[in-house]
Amino acid sequence: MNADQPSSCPVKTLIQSVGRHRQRRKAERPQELLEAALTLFTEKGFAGTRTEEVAKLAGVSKGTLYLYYPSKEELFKAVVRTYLTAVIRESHDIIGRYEGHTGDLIRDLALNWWERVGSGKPSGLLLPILNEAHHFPDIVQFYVDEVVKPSHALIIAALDRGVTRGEFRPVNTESVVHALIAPIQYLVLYRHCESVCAISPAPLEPMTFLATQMDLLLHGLLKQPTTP
Amino acid sequence: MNADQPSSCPVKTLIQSVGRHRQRRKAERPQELLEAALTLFTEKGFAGTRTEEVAKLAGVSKGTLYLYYPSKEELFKAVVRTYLTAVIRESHDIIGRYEGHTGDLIRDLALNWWERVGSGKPSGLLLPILNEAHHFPDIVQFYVDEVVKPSHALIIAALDRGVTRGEFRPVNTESVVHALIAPIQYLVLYRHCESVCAISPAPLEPMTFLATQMDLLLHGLLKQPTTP
Amino acid sequence: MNADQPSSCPVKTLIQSVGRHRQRRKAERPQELLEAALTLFTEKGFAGTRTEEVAKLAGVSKGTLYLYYPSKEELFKAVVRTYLTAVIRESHDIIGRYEGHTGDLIRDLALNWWERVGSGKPSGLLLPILNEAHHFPDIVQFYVDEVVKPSHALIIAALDRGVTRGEFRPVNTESVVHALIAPIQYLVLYRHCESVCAISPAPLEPMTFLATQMDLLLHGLLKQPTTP
Amino acid sequence: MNADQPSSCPVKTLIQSVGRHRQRRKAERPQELLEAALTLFTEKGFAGTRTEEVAKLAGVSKGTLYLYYPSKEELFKAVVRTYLTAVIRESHDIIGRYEGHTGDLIRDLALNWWERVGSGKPSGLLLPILNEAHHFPDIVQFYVDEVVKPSHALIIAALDRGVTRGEFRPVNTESVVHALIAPIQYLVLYRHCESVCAISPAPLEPMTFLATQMDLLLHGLLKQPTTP
DNA sequence: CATGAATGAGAGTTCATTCAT
DNA sequence: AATGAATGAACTCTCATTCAT
Repeated sequence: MNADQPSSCPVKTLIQSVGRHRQRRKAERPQELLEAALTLFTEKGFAGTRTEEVAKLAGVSKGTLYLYYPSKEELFKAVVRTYLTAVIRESHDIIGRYEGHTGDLIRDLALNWWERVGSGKPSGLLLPILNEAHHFPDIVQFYVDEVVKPSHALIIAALDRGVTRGEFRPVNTESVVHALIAPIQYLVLYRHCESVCAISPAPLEPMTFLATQMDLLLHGLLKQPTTP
Repeated sequence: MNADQPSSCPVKTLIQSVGRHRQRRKAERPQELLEAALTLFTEKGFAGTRTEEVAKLAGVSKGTLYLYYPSKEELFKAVVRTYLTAVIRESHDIIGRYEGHTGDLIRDLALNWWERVGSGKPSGLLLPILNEAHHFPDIVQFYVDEVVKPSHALIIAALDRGVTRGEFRPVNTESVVHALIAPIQYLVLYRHCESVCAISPAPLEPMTFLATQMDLLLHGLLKQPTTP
Repeated sequence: MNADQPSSCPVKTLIQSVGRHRQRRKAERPQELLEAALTLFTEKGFAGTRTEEVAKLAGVSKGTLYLYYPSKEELFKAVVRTYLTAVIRESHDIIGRYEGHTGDLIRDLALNWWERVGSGKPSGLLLPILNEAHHFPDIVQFYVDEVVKPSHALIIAALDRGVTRGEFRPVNTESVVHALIAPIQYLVLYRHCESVCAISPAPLEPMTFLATQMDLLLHGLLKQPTTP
Repeated sequence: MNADQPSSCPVKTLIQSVGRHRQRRKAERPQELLEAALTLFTEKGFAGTRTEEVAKLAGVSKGTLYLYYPSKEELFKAVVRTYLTAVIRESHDIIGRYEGHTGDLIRDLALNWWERVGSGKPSGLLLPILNEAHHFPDIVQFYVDEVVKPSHALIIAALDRGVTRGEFRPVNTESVVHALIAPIQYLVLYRHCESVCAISPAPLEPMTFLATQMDLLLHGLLKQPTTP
């Protein structure tokens, strides 16, 4: 109702305010729309998000959204592809030459992943993907192919390194993978829920939790558990 | 509420049994509706479930559903309350006097919980609850109060027992609680997703996974790790 | 905001007025809807007709229409099928045993067809079918199979009778068929347009036109043109 | 209007021709738009044609269309007016001095009209005009005044010539006019529909049909039908 | 003049909810 | 109590039209 920018010339202000909507910014629009969509999809799920809301949050009209994405479903897919692909890229960057103990490698991987990926918005897509999976078989496939499988492969590689170097007991890596993913997924969902309502009295501190988790799990993996 | 005393006259009994049957059905309506709703909500989520479907699955008409539950939201709440209460009751039953090592106690608790609770339908409510959290703040509160907190308390008690008895290293039990819950939650979601699409090439076997998980975690908790 | 019905008992009036809509008449609905749709489709074409208009004309709400027909397109198809099938049935009934001259038979067929079929509403579907044909390839197919082909067959049979009995010159019946249909189609379109706006100064009188037309055409077909 | 004089200086000519070309294009824009619109309106009807398509087919942008025509409806009107005027002009050109038998005159008129007018695109406007009549009362009026009435007058004149010269029986010319128009209209619609779907197994050959038709009708008009 | 990104009223369709039977 | 026909608000998507560039 009230324009809160101190302006000297009212007429000019009016013109500018008219000009504020109806800006031509073709290059930026897709990104802005994807960001708005990411925010709302993670907050409200797929079905719970109205296309008009997305448009509004991106600062455009309903119709503009459809100029860039032909349907709500395609918008969702674009969000998933865009942000989860970025996640994968980041994860791959993290792996590299690592000199030290594999236990430290895995803990660092986990903590790094949380800081740079898990704590961000895109990880919030997990919930809608799982919950509305039946609507989007191809999205699920994409998620499996692009997120789940690479993550598994990455972790298995790290575990194998530990076993090969004699640092870990020989374990069923297939199962241990899930063991390592579980706390991360737990954290993702936990955080997402926390944003809606403070769930636990003593709020879970992600990094501490993750460190503790990894220590516990890795302690169980060690060939020669450290004796004081 | 119940009137199932055997009658003396056969004919009258038949008539009554027909009448009773209708009465019985009437009395069972809410349960049948809740069961149908549970099935559909866990399969398709809240938004993805149509009230007509619920009614149909329960073998009644659309209007009848509204005779028992004033709205879809209330139906959902009733489902959550009913089945989570059952879950809690079951969970409490599992806990008992235990003579042996706390490590075994916890593993048994987890496996038992999975067999009697986690693998059942009601645990599938987790996803819709989290996903629609913003629509149902009171449901979330209920979930926290009735499921999360008691579970935490139970696990903490078990952990304390282990520390007190000198079986476990003194650890930050608050954090370890989450560590133990994580794989369980992971399993719940995994199973729910599996029904939509087989995610991993070698499908995860719940009991084995849980046992492995617990072993890993408990191994890390032990004061004197078992040496073969 | 203001209730403008002069009523003695406000409450009773309200109840009655509420009761007036919301009548349950499942059996009659489809017919009422089809009739409303027929009227509007012939008047405004397919694209020009709004589903809500159809519903309103049928005295029901928008949603009710979708209880009986899953989409606007299916409604249109149902209209075409229903009313054109009736047309065909009627046409077939007209043909029968005929004792007299084939020229008279054909004129009688045409006049009868006009009176009982052509002058009615359903013939007005021709325009939307032709005009929006590309939207409805199957409707066109249906129209061809169920209306065009049988009509052709019928007329050809009559012509053959005339040739066989030596009343007509041997002619290319394939082409004469179109000759006989042309004035009928002309009349259908003409009438449809007339209903919108009075097209010609001296309005065309259908029956006279048809009789004249048939006389002209049949005169050309006669083996021995009647000499006065 | 035309400025195609050869210039003396080659370079200057090139520059001018580029400039002229742009000017030419500018001057031709309305025509190009009308042509594109004609094509699409006849193919897809009024409602089925999108303004953007028209612009694209004319090789300009959406906005440019609105520079020349203030709305889709006005564009349609312009198309109808432009091309029907052309039709009328062509039709008038066809009429001339004719020495022979009026029967031949009329057949020649019809065949000529088909070849030079009827078989062209503009005749395809008939269907959309009739179908959208309620949207465009003034267009219908225009159509009646500029196409229907002159055509009638022309044909009546020809018929009167035949009657006056004693070649035709004295007939109700008013009605015969429609008789002669009917097969032509039939052909126009038939052709338009044929482009969507081949309606009859043995496709109608326009010129043959028209000749046969005219022969039939004229045969019926002759005072002394030709006897072999 | 020309462009094409942006707009938003409007149309088709769904579905939770109501209520006459 | 039970039914299911009827309702209409809400939502997705389209496209004629506008206007900043």
